[in-house]
Amino acid sequence: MATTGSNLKLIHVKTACEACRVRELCLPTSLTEADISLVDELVVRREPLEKGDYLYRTGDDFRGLYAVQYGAIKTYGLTLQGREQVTGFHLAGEVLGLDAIDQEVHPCNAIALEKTEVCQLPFDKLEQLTQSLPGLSHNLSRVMSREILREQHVLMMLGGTTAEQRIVRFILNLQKRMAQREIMGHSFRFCMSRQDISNYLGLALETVSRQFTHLQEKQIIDIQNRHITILQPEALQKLAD
Amino acid sequence: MATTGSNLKLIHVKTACEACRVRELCLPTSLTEADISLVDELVVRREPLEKGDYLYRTGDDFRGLYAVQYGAIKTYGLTLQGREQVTGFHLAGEVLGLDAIDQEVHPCNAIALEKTEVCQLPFDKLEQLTQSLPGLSHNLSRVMSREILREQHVLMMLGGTTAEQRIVRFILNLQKRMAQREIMGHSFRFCMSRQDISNYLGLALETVSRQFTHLQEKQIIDIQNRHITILQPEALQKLAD
DNA sequence: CGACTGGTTGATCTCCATCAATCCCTGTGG
DNA sequence: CCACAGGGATTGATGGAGATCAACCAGTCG
Repeated sequence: MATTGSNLKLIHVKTACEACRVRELCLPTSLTEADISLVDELVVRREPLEKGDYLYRTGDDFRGLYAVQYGAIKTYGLTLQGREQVTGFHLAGEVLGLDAIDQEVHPCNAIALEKTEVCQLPFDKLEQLTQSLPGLSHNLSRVMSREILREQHVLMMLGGTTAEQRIVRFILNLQKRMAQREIMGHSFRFCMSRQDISNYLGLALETVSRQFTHLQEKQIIDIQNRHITILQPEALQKLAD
Repeated sequence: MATTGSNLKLIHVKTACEACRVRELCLPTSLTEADISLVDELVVRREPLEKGDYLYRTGDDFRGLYAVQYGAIKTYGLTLQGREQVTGFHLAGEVLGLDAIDQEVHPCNAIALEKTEVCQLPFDKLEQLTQSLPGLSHNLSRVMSREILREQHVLMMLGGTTAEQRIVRFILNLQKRMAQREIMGHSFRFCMSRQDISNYLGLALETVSRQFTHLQEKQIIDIQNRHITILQPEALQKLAD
């Protein structure tokens, strides 16, 4: 078990919102300490999910939103004929389950790509709390708005027709999101398989692999298994469109 | 239930929410009459947009949400190099502008595809009102959730690799949305050009045209200009995946 | 150690983008 | 009313990007 990163001083006590590393990306952004503790009270924390564990499945009753503390979750739906379609990758600080509010049923599957811990936010209680905390209400709207925007960016990413563009944009997108979390800028680890990437981007998995090696040959990136280092950020940016 | 024949008289005075034909798809779903009139008070109604008029442009300040009363709006963004990417088509009863809540700036352009009338819902006032109307607050969440779900379906639509699948899913998607509005089931009019469709689906416009004629030759649909009739719904459904 | 999953590389074929010509609606003005 | 212009849509011919099939390699785990 590659215990590579030595900077993870694991916190074994249950993390309160107040002490959460990704708080600023999550729901309780810019609330007072008192208000945060109100949110904190309704949060349900569970045992970490192991790789391959499902957070929820298509058709499950909607119990609440989930905020990723650390780890990564993949969401995917099934087409009528049973083909899998990956709809998103959710990293630390991102909220998922927003797509279930309307119908009160989860429309997709959510599975952990690695060891992952999430906070469950029971939605009915959350809504009650928004009645007394306008700031929270606004934050909820913002989180949902951000999710809508995120999906639009995915559309933009898929729009550019060539495989290279898609791959490059995907790398850049992921890099940006990783950078918001860890300090390290141009080197990170993929939490998803080539399979998942290819499915997400609408490409064959071989194409994904080839594009990676292509970029590697051009000395723009360096890839070892799932670890990527961006050697020439500007060059990569230029390829994006 | 469905609107009865006696309700069909056109209302030429500015339409109040209460009398709006697409109310059930919009924000004031399942509110009491009294509550609806509160929402109604904050709605700003304007002159109709003509085809080609912009509702807002990228970078415009976020003033509020917009609900389409009738007509159709196309939203699109620009990539870094200036390529247009269509991100959505918004029909009567659909709310747009949700993507601007977080940053308080519109991230895309919204242009009318035909004569279109919208209600403007100033967001700050709307948020104030949600504090006293929990039902409205919930509806807002639901509308946003629905939008997230809608975009996921687009991803699913684009996922299937072949051009035929994309076209077919697009037709079915549009048909479903039209059916929610008008009674007529399998015959409707496209509000967008082939250009727009191709851009949206990530295909060449010639491919779109060819696929349409293909389906026409197979007697599955009938297309005259922008008017389409689905002759064999089951066959079409089967092609979707 | 073999079995297995995930990833890379190679060869071939097909679908679709691209370029180009033509057609057809729509509206405008003589 | 017709002619004409111009954008939108169709159709045809061609080349190439990427899907597919298949073999091979590298970690990982029981």
